Amino acid sequence: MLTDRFLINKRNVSLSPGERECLEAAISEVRRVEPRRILVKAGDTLDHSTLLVEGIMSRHIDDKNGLRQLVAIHVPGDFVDLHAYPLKTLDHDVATMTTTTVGLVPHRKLDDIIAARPQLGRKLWYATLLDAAIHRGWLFRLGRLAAVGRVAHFLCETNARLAAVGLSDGRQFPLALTQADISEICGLTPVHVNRVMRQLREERLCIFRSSIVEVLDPAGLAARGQFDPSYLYIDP
Amino acid sequence: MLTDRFLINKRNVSLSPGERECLEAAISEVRRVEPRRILVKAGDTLDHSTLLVEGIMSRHIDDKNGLRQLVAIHVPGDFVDLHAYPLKTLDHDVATMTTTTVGLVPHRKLDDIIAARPQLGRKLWYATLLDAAIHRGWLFRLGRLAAVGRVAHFLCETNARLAAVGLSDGRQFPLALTQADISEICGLTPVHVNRVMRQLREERLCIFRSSIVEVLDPAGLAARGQFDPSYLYIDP
DNA sequence: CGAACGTTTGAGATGACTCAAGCGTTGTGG
DNA sequence: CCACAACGCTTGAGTCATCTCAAACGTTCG
Repeated sequence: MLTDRFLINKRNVSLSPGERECLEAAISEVRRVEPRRILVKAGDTLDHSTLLVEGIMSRHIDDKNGLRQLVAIHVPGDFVDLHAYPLKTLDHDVATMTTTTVGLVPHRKLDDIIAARPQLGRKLWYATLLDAAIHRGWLFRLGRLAAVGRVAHFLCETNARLAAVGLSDGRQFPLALTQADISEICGLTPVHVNRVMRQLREERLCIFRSSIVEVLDPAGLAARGQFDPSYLYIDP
Repeated sequence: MLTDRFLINKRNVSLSPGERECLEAAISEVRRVEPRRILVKAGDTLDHSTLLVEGIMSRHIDDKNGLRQLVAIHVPGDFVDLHAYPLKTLDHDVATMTTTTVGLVPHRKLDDIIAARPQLGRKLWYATLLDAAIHRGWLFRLGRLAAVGRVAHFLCETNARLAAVGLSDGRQFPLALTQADISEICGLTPVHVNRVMRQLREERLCIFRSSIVEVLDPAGLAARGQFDPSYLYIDP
């Protein structure tokens, strides 16, 4: 099912089969999207939200020179812009990074869900708060860590998130991002990300090559990035 | 009333007098708190949330050396840790920066509100999403701006937020923070914040002295910090 | 008056940036 | 099938922003 990965392995919540069924039924359309497409521009008024089924998506804010700061990346199972449901309009763009499959959920159907199943409504609220918790993880990364730490922290986070939805074995996972993408995530220049990657390689912590991340030393990488996964609220 | 400033002047929402009354009644206790007290430690399980009535509060994450990254500051009217209601446990600490007055709202009473008034429940959800939007503003600040821009951006944001709750006239406002506090917000060293403040002063943009921020050139300061207030969702 | 705290300034070190060029791989059209 | 264009990765050299360490100064409070 398209919603199989939504809120899977998350602490304090699980969807009942009926709830998952109900959410599945709320998907009005499934769409295949090319890489590097902007799906939502900041300020757009939305009448639907996007469930990511396959691929990687991002959310970003442009600076005055058109350079981007990514504020989130999304993995399968994430309800990418569920916050658009209460907010109506977004403060950032939403884009695909790879080829993706998305499910569109009209806000009208979310109204019905919330009215009929307040418990499920609570879980949707919870999902948007997990998103905010990840924002805080990113704030820590940008505010307190130097370049190598930032990249290490990001790779640990992504490993943990993908593992939670069954897309990493904890040691190795596909990640179709460029070094330039990582620079927009970590607030660095692409050139410097390259040097950081070399350093992680030379320290035998992690190798990122041809869209594969290979974590040689999980504990060492986590230490390098001061990574503590509790903010991800993944089930123990 | 204690809740007078909650969700005031926010886009797309306003509380009816009945709803405000209802929220007011949910406050089980009002407490005066000293400056620099930690109210919640990361990992604590909470059975209540905190409405900030007066003063400034913060939320932060510690690094391995005990240095802090602030992930939020809060002004009167903010429901500081409302996200603890669905999340149950937090990924960061919550503390006072100045002497504050807070109202405590037991989660049990929020259960009642949500059952009895789903509309008000929706607005509480909305409030937590405004919080996440501010996180994104901070991510942009830390990821894309250099030191002077970061501080300018922060001062613009704080001016706008305080103005929205009637605590700034847009030109001047009290802000009882130290330069060290601002360094923990902007991901800089205290020494460098000092130099940045001097620069903002010398450029005739803004003066921060004895806990008063005086914005000499609002447009110039906003330009310096690439500040676009739309992420604050303040009513036009 | 002295202690505590926050602010200010200086000098030197360093991490990250900029600019520039070269390299490797992939895909495409002649 | 080869040439080459496009793209992403890599490396070098020099610059600049920010950090570190250190000390002095001002204010507040006991």
